[in-house]
Amino acid sequence: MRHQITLKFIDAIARAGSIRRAAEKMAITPSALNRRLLALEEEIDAQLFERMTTGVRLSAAGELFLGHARRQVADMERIRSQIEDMKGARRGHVSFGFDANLAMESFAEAIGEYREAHPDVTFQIERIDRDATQRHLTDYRVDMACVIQPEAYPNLTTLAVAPANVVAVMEQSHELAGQPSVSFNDLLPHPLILPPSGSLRNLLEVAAHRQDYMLRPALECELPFAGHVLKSGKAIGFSANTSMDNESGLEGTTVIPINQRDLAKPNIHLVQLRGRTLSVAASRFADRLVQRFAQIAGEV
Amino acid sequence: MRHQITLKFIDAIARAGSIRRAAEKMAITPSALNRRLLALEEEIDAQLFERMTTGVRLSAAGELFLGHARRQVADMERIRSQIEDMKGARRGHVSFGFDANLAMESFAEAIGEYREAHPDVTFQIERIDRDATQRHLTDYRVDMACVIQPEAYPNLTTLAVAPANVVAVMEQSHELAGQPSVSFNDLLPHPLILPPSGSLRNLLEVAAHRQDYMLRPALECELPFAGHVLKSGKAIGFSANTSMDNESGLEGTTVIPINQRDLAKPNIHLVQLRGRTLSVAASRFADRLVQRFAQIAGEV
DNA sequence: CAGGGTGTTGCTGAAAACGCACCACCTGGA
DNA sequence: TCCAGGTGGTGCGTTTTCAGCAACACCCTG
Repeated sequence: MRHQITLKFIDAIARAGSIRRAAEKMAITPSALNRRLLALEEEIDAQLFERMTTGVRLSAAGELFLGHARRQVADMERIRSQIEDMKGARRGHVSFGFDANLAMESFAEAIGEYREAHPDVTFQIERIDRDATQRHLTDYRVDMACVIQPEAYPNLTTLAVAPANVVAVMEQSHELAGQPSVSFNDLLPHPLILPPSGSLRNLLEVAAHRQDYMLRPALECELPFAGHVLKSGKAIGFSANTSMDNESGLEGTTVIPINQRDLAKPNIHLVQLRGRTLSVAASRFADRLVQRFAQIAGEV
Repeated sequence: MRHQITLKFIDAIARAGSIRRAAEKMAITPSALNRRLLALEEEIDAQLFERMTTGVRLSAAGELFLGHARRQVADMERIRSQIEDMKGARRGHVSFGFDANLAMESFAEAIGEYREAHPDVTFQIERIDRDATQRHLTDYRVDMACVIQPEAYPNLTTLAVAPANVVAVMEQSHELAGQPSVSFNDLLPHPLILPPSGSLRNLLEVAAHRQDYMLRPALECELPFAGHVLKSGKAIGFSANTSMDNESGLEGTTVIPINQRDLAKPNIHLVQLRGRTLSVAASRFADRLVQRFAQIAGEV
């Protein structure tokens, strides 16, 4: 949208923390961007950013204005979507946050299904950790997010909940591979790839603690980034899957369910910003996901 | 605000119902305004106004966009106000809708009091009839409104309620003038100035019906517009006052309370758009009014 | 004491917006 | 029937705004 380009520029500056970096991202000259900012600040009669030698930082007034800017951009996006929808063209865009420790096979299937019905709807998926969830939602960076046991924030709301299983992920030639299921105890002697602090990590820590075992991760990172280590060594990673997922998403690896009595079953939440009215495409896709969540919950 | 001038232009076109009239109001050439509109329509890829030979009319897409535009302008206003407030400068603007059949002496006093404390806050008062209340609030034309017994709309919310009295207004030389109070029956033989359909009218109609009397207005209009008739003839008008008001607001006229048992006491409501966050100035002024309402209600 | 990072500013040319005059069209009334 | 007054739309010359370039002053880091 041309008529609110300034708002997007401000948003970019705030995200980049520097006029020059924001200018590069927005394909514009730093001087031009700077002048827009100065003009806006004069118009509002308040400094939106503190100037520091290393870049800029939002001032209190800037925080307020940035909130306004993001609301307006999101609202415009929604209006556009509604108008497109009214014209019969089922176009639109859905941006989604997805827990990095959650297998997305079933989710990808849902997207595929939806895109088959509405080919002109585009998707954007960001793999996020639990802490980023709240930030990205309140920043209007993603429309909604799928996370494991999110913390309860007052400005977020849960649309649907489904139970998940924690599974062990390992190389196909691993000595444990091929077993129908393993106990959590069996896994402990192997080198472990643990997710950073978050819901899944908590679950594993609690289970280990119950066995009086101190977890010593060989590698600490989200599973998708651990591909090399997983495949080269004898390491074991962990992932949360819905009952419909059977794969880890990593080539050459296999997935084995962990005995349920050892590990509590986490819940997966579909969350969005409370009170936000989503675009037509996003809200319809959300409806589908809610159905799917209910279906998963029903199977258990 | 320069950066959302286009939105204000669109709003002006919608209100004026014609590009030329809107252009005049906005101090711009019709051609320039027309071009802005065309450019915006192309950007959105939808026609916002239907072109008719007598002017323009909002299309469905235009309704959507206009809502967005008004929200955005109002939100910007609020942000500005908050920033001003943060800087310690107690500036701001309050736009108020006020029932045309309601005496505003006490209200004007409240404004004066507030402006004494915050001289840089400006006020704008629109006298509105009951039907316009909902429209003006949802259009973001006024921040809040003071009306007699408003209809309950789902998107409006009442901040405070206070009881009022219905009084008779007449020329100072009128034969009834000087009496401490009159009964509704005593008024009926005189030529009556009745407000258009609305809460006050309803009240009078009901009272008349109870006496098996059919009201025949000599003049039907809001009291402030009936000045000439009121002063020249023997006519009697009606107004609703809070217990703190003693005047009609019209020079050379006097106010006489009507016996309470004849006429139900109407309530005055302070209403605003549900869910809307007002500017700092407006919300502080609203707080004061709520106090004042409570005070009035307490006295009775 | 360089070197690379930051925000800022004169200057210039291009692009966008504007105002004017004019067109085509419809409506209402003499 | 025709004309006056209203509407939205458009070509064109002018004005204003804006972007890009280059350079400056500043600060931190190595």
